[in-house]
Amino acid sequence: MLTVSEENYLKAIYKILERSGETNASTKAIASELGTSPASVTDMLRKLSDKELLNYEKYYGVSLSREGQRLALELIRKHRLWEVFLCTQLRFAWDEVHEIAEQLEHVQSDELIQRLDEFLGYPKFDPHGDPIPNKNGSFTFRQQSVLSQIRNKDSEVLILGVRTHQKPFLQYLDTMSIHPGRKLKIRQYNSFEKIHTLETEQHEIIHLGHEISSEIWVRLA
Amino acid sequence: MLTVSEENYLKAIYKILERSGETNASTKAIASELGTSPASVTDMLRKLSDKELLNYEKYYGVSLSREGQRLALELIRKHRLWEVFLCTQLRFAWDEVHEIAEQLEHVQSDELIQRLDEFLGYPKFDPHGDPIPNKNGSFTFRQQSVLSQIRNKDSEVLILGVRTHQKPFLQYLDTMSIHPGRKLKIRQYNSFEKIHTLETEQHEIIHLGHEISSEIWVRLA
DNA sequence: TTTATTTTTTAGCTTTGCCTAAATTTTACT
DNA sequence: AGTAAAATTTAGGCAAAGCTAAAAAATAAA
Repeated sequence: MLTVSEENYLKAIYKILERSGETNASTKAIASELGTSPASVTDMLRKLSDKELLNYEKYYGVSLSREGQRLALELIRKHRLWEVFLCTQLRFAWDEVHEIAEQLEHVQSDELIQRLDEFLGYPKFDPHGDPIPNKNGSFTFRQQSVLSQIRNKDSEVLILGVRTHQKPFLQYLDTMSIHPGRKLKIRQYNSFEKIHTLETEQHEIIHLGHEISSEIWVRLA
Repeated sequence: MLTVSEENYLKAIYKILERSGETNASTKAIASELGTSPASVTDMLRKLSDKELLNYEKYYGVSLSREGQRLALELIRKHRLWEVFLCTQLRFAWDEVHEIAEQLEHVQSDELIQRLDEFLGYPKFDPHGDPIPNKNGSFTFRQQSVLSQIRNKDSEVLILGVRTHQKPFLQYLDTMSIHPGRKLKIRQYNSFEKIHTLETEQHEIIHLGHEISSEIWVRLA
């Protein structure tokens, strides 16, 4: 049985490796991800290495062992299932669920997660469009592009998710009712200013700068 | 913000005071309730006393302060609402929910509990028949008697809840489909053996010894 | 290839929440 | 009342998980 802290380290390492694509996560990156000191990280790496949850060689960072990876994926599964529950059942907005799911994911009960998954209808994606691993740790892949790269005038795109999960960003999208499931029509692209002009299904016109539009996952509808 | 451990102490003290009816809870009783040593309890009592959550006088036990009582009731509210969720939504049996609710009750989010309460339809009682405090800490009182004291032949009783929450006891009741909401007709009472003979709505005959029947809350139907 | 910078580790300390053993206080009994 | 028993507190320690400061190793720069 792992402590909450140990679980958070595994998740942090998984995230760093996933987003960087590298084989090893550095002490510094882990410290920054968790908001702790590098010295604390070294301590924990030794501990998790002793438990054979990760492969650690002094001064050269860590990778997850098979079991470590399994546990990390299980945590991500739990986190995302709880997010679905909070949004679809308790009607939370997608920018409000992360902190709560962060706590709920540490509740220990396989049966609970199994039943929650069933209750929710075995969802494949969470409210931010991220895939939910199934109980074996495998998840659905889908073709997706970032909105900023689609410039075909008059083409329609379906919003699948977002790459950034920060509250202010999500709240901003919310004010324009941009969230997974929405359709947008591309009206214009200003290549000098890098601004998209889009139209919603309700015929509202939206202008999105490159900073924003490059954080939105879509597929051609 | 309290730690999980601090919260468990407040809850334990509340429970002891409630069931004993005394004004103060002893160090020994708290230790036994939480499965820790009396020395550990003394440490924590000083700490919670410093935070003004309880009134502590050395060697004479503790009582909860107004704020301590409020927090204890909030925890009981959270615990019982989660139990309702687990039973009614995720279809857990009533003997399986305690351990999970024990973890869920420590998730920190007022909004979450408010919405869960609403989602569940503001239930007044949990799956064991215990009252759920509302958000102000007040709960519904209802007239109830223990089954063992009702001997009027041919009278009907409605099961309201149980006084004991131990798993084996609940599982035993389950095998006879005795749980809140069920109606029973009293067929006979053997005053020598102290055994009730009862009939269910499905015309099954059940024999209950005094040990069991005195742990079941009912009201005349 | 030295030297400087960055990263990582080690050493030593703090807090939380628990423990055992010993000392103290209260309570119960004769 | 005086003593034995029970309950409580104090003292001293331990493991988890964090910290800072100093030492060591790896990387980058001159």
